[in-house]
Amino acid sequence: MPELPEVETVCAGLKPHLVNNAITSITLRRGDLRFPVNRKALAPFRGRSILDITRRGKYILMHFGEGGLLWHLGMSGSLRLEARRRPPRKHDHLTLRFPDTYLHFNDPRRFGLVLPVAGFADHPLLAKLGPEPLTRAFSKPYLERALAGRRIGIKQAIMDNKVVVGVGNIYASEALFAAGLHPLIPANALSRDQYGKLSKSIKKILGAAIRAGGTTLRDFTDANGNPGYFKQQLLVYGRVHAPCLRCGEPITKLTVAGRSTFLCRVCQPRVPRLRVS
DNA sequence: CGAAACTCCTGAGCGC
DNA sequence: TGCGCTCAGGAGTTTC
Repeated sequence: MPELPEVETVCAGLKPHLVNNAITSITLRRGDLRFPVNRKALAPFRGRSILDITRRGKYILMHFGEGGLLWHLGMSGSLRLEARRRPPRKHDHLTLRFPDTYLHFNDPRRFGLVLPVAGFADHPLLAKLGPEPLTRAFSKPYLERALAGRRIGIKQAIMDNKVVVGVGNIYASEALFAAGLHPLIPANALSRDQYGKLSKSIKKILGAAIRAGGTTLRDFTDANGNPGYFKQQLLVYGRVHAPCLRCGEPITKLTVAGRSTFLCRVCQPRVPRLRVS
C-alpha cells in the first residue's frame, strides 16, 4: 500500500537510472487502469528523454521536454527496474524500455494510473491537492485553518488530500497515536496545541518512514526490488490486541469510514483530558 | 459548500 | 483440493 514514504522511495530509486535517458520503446499490455490509456496517447513519448522525476502527494511526475507522464500506484501498483529483458509477469501492464534498463508497471488491482499529460501545473488531478506534509506550508496555523468547520473525525481529515497529501491509512493511525489523539475526535475540535502536535507528528512519522525506505507489509518494494523497514517501527497499525508499547493497554481496532483504524484507548482518549496547569 | 456512500479490482485468508 | 465468502484500500465520482 504505497503512501507518501513508499512513493518517495520509489522515486528516489528511479531517478538515477532514468533521468536523462530516452524511451526506446513502449509496450502497453492493458490500458484499462484507473483511467483508460491507449497506445496512441503514449506513442509520442517514444524517443523522448526524461528530464526529471518528482513527486506530488502520492503521484509520480515524469517530466519530459513537453508534457509528461503522471503515475499513481493506487494500492497494489509497483514500478520496477530490470537490467535485462524478461518475459512479462502477470499484471505487468506497461513496460518502458530504455537503453540500459526496463521499467515495468505492475498493478494487480489496477487502481493505479499512468496518464500522458500536456502539463502538470494545471492538471485537474493535481490542482486541488493540499500542501506537502514535509514542507513549512504544512504547519499548526495551516492545519487549524484548514480544519475549521470540518466535523468529520480527525483521522478522516488528515487522510483528505485537500487538507494534506500523502497520509494514507497506515501513517494516519501512527501519527494520531504519536499525537495522543483519538481518531474520532471532530477535526475542528482540537486545541491549538493539538494542531501543532499533530502536524509535527505527521512530519516525524513520514520522515522516519522515508528514512527506513517505507513500510513493507506484504509486497511493497522499491524500484530495485528492496523492501522497506518501517514496519518494525509501527506502534499501533496491525497490532490489535497486542500491548501498547507505551502503556501496555491492548491495542484496539475500529472501522472508520470503511478503513481499519488502530489506537490505544488509554494513550488516545476520545475526550481530551483536562489538564491542571 | 460538506459529508457519506459508492465504485473500481484481484489476491490472501478462512471455514467447510 | 476446491468453493464461496470477506477483507484489504486510494481516491475519484455520485448523491444528498
